[in-house]
Amino acid sequence: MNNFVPGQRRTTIKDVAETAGVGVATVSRVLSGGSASAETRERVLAAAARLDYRPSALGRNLRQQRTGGIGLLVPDITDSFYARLTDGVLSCARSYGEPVTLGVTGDDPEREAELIGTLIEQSMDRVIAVPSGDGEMWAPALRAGLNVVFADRRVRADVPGVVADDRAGLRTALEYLVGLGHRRIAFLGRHGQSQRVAAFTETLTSLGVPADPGLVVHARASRDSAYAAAAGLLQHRPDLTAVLAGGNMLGEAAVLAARELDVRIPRDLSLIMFDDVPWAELCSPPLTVIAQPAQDVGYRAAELVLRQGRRPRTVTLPTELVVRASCAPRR
Amino acid sequence: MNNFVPGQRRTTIKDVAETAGVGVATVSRVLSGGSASAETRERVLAAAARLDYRPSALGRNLRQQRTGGIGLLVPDITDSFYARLTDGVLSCARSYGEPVTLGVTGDDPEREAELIGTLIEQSMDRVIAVPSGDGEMWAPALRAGLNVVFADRRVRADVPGVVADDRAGLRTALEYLVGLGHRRIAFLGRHGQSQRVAAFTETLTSLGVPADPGLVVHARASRDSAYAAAAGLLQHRPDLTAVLAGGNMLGEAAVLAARELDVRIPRDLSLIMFDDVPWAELCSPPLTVIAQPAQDVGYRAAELVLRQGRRPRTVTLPTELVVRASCAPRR
DNA sequence: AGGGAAGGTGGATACGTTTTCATGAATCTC
DNA sequence: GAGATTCATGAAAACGTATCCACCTTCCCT
Repeated sequence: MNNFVPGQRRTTIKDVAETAGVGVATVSRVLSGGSASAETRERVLAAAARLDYRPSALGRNLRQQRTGGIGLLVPDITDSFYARLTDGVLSCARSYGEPVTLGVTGDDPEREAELIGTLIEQSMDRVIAVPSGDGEMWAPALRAGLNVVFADRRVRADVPGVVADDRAGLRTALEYLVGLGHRRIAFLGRHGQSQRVAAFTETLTSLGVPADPGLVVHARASRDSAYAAAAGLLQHRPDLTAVLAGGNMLGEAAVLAARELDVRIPRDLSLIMFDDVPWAELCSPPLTVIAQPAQDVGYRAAELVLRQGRRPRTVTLPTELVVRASCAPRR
Repeated sequence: MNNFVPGQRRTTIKDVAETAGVGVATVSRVLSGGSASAETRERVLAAAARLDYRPSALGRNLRQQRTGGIGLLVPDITDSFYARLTDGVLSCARSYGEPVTLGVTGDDPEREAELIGTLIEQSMDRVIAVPSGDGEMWAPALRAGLNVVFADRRVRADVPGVVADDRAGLRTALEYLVGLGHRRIAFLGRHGQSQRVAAFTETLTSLGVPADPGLVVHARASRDSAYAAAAGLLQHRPDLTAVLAGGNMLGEAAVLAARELDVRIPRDLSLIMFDDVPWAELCSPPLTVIAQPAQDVGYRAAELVLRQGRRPRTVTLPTELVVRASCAPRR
């Protein structure tokens, strides 16, 4: 059975060639900016316009053995930070006319591996990822010639990355807290933030405050998990006087848990949150935060992955401590 | 010049066929679930596993004249509502193993058209869109055989859609406000929400409150635009006593503008916001909202577009009024 | 004027897959 | 037992493009 519908068939490069009275090779050359005589170029362009011709990405991709566009892997698109990062990637990709394929890993290495597989299957050759698993997981992808750029976190030294300067932000925040007299400061982090945790303990000791491993807690990339971690921390360690939340979901969870347990911010507990979000100002009390340039991280990562040329090892973007009203001197 | 690298070449169906000692057609059949003798099937599967073969989506797509996967067009991924919607789409798509290509329209019909063009170029045949332009814009896409499902808004009757039951939520909210004695109720909406606006005025008159066109204001899909609209409304119409914000960004803007202008919520102004977001509870005061099942909208839309079978015209999901503390009786 | 360089042009090929079609073997039917 | 039917199988075609290569024209230089 042949369900051919007259108007349905896609106009191909062959149609354009016929209409213009030239060979398909010439059409291809003209359209991809190759050399051609002025007269020929004009004829081809006219024909293409008249037939409303759009080259099929399918044919091109197969021929070139690669899919254009870029793959983007984030832990959770619902998290404002990653949403903004995604927005940055999209805005850069748009200026190159490249489509972006989005995948959500949920901070689960297994899902991440699965998604990488899908990308390879699609012959995507450019990927921006907020890695969840360890570096080893990316070995097959790199061997397959995948062009990878990490964002927000780095798990391999041989892959370029764009990150916010956590370390500096963290130091500013801790100096601020210690300056207010706090000593028992907890870190509420996500899995996969081992670097941030390390920076936390190091900085703390360098400020003369002994690190207490019991004050470092981790949550998975979900609201429930974040709340459980925050509530657990507050209940088991009533002695702590300040909390550093490693993300806006964690911060939200901390505020919620504190209210639930009738812990008053900032009177009983000082709180600083990684990542500035619009509602931090609306919150009661307004939250002091370490602002991160999420959008820029995404944009720069996209630039890095799209401009194949020279590849710097790593880009570090500045963070900023925004003081609002969620911290007070230790009582 | 031939930059052939031995280990680099992708293993193709041909390699598998050779290894298994069968023809490529047989391999293809086995892998896509066609009929084959048990012994052959086993040999092929073994060979495929041993070579770590993954069929190239490129070849398949070209052959089948369609790209798998689904395109998703949202106004703004930074908006929690659309982020959750996207999450729903992704979670459904994942269970089908289909990649999702994301585009951001910024509520700009021109950009929307551009993105549709990109999708057609990629031969994407399945699209979920929160439409920004008018229905006409989709005519070429539909003619090209694109399988479209609208989400959150509908602009064509001949395209299936998944929407939240704005009308009901709106009625409940307005009944609540009118019950509190409010008469001068403003609507702070986005462009592209003409239906919601219509429902607003209709419902209002049906409740015996005369509609005032001056109390309906629109903003674009950006934080700045939202703030400008909210501030403008509050300044020009000091007589209003309640505001219905048509999205969480608008709600945020309203709270901010009110603070700026020293308008107290809920004493001077009652506020109800479309779409429940985590921070609505953290806000001061906690915001009364019309909760929308954003994630479900996305999930159902994905189901609709992936299951080609029977296609219901429209799916309407329930909304819910969540009363918190941002509304008070009119003074 | 003749030889060579340079550049425009089109035919042919390859990319990896699915699907059609023909072939041959095996089983079933009367 | 002969014809009909089913079934597994592989060769070949097609999808739309970019690129290699050979050809042809034109122009320049000696």
